[in-house]
Amino acid sequence: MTQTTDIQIQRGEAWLSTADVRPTRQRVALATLLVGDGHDSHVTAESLFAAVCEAGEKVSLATVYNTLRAFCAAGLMQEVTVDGTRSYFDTNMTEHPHFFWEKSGELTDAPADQLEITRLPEPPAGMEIASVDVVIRLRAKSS
Amino acid sequence: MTQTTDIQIQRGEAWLSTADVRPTRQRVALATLLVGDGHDSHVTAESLFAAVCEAGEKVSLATVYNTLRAFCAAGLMQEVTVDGTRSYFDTNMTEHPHFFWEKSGELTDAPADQLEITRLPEPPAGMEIASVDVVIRLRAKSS
DNA sequence: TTAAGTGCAAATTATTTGCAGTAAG
DNA sequence: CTTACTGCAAATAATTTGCACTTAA
Repeated sequence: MTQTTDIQIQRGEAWLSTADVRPTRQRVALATLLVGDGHDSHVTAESLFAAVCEAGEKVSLATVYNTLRAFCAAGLMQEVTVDGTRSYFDTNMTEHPHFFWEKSGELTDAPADQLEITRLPEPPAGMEIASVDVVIRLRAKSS
Repeated sequence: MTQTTDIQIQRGEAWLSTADVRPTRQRVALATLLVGDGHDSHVTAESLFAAVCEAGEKVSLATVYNTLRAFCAAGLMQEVTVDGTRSYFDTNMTEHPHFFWEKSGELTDAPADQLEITRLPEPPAGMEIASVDVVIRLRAKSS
């Protein structure tokens, strides 16, 4: 069921080619998992490592870490900080809010058009705003 | 110059007494540093450890970690996630935005009344919003 | 007294790095 | 060919924990 199709691999390769990263076997494998379905994805090094193993590709965990960092440096992904214990990486490069599912530790996109910030604190003198991170923490409804 | 006054210690003890935590010598020392000046503070385990050492009090780093966790559990502080590499703790328990100074790694409060969120994404079915974290990342103005 | 708190050093967890081997351009 | 990439195992960094000792109530 987790069979990788040619189209998915093509998507992965196309994505890599938009940046200046050498398309090695392991990078194509990871890229395919990340953007092969045409959607943005949110992964941790561990989750991506598990996925690539399950897909039958042989990539070491260290390479997953190094590759995620390389993709970020190349502007293909961004790191999202939500949980101090692990790093999350997102293929969606636009500034947008996230849902963080506290129970499962999952991270997903929240619809950016449903967030409306009409006023933002003035940055202190000499400083400018690099980015505004919005994380909406979710829990199971109690009522 | 970093002389601790009686009033600061009293503030620390008063703060501890509002929660169900036993006021040991090391906890009073840490509490005094955290709320002694009457302002909210933002610390990491390391920064608080450095401060308590400088104040001449003898507290182990492990105890600083354990104490910060205890204060959070007691509802005296909250943990703020901004930088994957370390944990920040804030004595301000209200929901409010933060400035994160990327260069120095410092965390400060941003005026809550200057943030206006008029619309928030709907939580997915069965979920409710536990909290909304807003982190404004700052960098030195380039222009 | 007595359960909770503390200090140390060892254990964990997430991540990075050194280096010898492999592969892309 | 040549330089970048990869894998492995060892190194780090932040944090936690086990356990004997101390202390607040």
